Amino acid sequence: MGRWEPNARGRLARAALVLSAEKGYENTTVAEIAAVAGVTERTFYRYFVDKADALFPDNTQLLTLLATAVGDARRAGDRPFDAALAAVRQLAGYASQEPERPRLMAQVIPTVPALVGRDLVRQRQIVGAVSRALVDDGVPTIDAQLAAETALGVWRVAVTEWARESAVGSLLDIVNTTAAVARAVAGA
Amino acid sequence: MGRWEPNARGRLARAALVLSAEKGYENTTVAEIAAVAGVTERTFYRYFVDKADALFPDNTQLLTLLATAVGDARRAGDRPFDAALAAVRQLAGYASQEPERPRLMAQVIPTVPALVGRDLVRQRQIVGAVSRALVDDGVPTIDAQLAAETALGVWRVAVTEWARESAVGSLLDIVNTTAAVARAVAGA
DNA sequence: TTTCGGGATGTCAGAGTCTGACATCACGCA
DNA sequence: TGCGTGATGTCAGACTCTGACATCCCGAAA
Repeated sequence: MGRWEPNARGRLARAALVLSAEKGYENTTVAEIAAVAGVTERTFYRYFVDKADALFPDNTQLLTLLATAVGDARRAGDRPFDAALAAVRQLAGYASQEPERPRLMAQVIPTVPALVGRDLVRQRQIVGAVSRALVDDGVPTIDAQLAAETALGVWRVAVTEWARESAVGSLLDIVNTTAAVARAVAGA
Repeated sequence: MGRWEPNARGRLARAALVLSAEKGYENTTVAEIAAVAGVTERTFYRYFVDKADALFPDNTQLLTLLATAVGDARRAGDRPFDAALAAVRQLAGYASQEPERPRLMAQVIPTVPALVGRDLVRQRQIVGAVSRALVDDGVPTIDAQLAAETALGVWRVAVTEWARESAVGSLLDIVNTTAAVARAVAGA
């Protein structure tokens, strides 16, 4: 720690998200974000490569978490799709640690094409990690990819539903409900 | 037409692609693109909302073309996945009209994260159009989405292969080969 | 206790992206 | 001949992002 307030990165990320939700991503300048966080615009760019980066925090830790969840589920006897859903539940738990974030994200992202693209890239990383974990466990590649892709579809639908103000229940509940629906539909 | 050379938009798009392939997207300035096209930087922004937009031409015509291809295939008795593949072949024919474009695109896009995201958005539009066309033809939603998603996967693999200099044969041939492989793998 | 290196931040300058406002020019129609 | 219109040019400016250099304080070493 230095002589400054610690966790500048966290304050910047939080300020970026709150301001973007309040007045729109494109109406929020990096200078404002930095000011709210109590640092300089230049310092912002020492923590994030660009403005959008502040909204999409580092993923690597989450990705290994998901891979572990898949491995555990497989060892417990889950079939591929169930194991992929275990990863999605892990995702829900992860998101619930800080419930405001995903809700605000779901509110901000659709309004800015560039953020939509960035989110798609991030989702592909997740699909890739889950799929790879399944393959590492002996699941055929195609099955693994389909399982991961479908599970991520469940996640997308669940988060969308959960982000609606009218939605009731925890994110985990909604994920479970959505997964059940997906299973029923796919089973037909 | 005015007193200027016609088709400023086309010249701008071409210049953007050629320059980006030559010296990299990020090393190419809008001012350069405009200069090569013989117009002003300001005029560039009258045709494209941003720099990346010049590399991703308007889609709507293509999307209806694909939907039509799906409908025709369905009327000819094709099953959903085959109909989706018909759309991909249409895509191949479309791309072959100007063979240099997709090749250069495949060379430029991976080098710039923002372009990757943009390309994913565009692919989702295609998946959506194909999927919707199938649904309109009575295919259950899940089946339609899976068919469209898988067919687009074939397209991605095929274009990647085709973009490699060592690749031989027409794009359409490669698509057919790739589709056969996908079918064999998925059939196991 | 003093000194000094280093990590985090600030300051400054500048290139590049994108936008708004207004001027200009030639073509076609009245 | 004159005028309206659409495409383009010109100009100014806000914002994003980066490189170079200065500054400051903490902690280790003398």
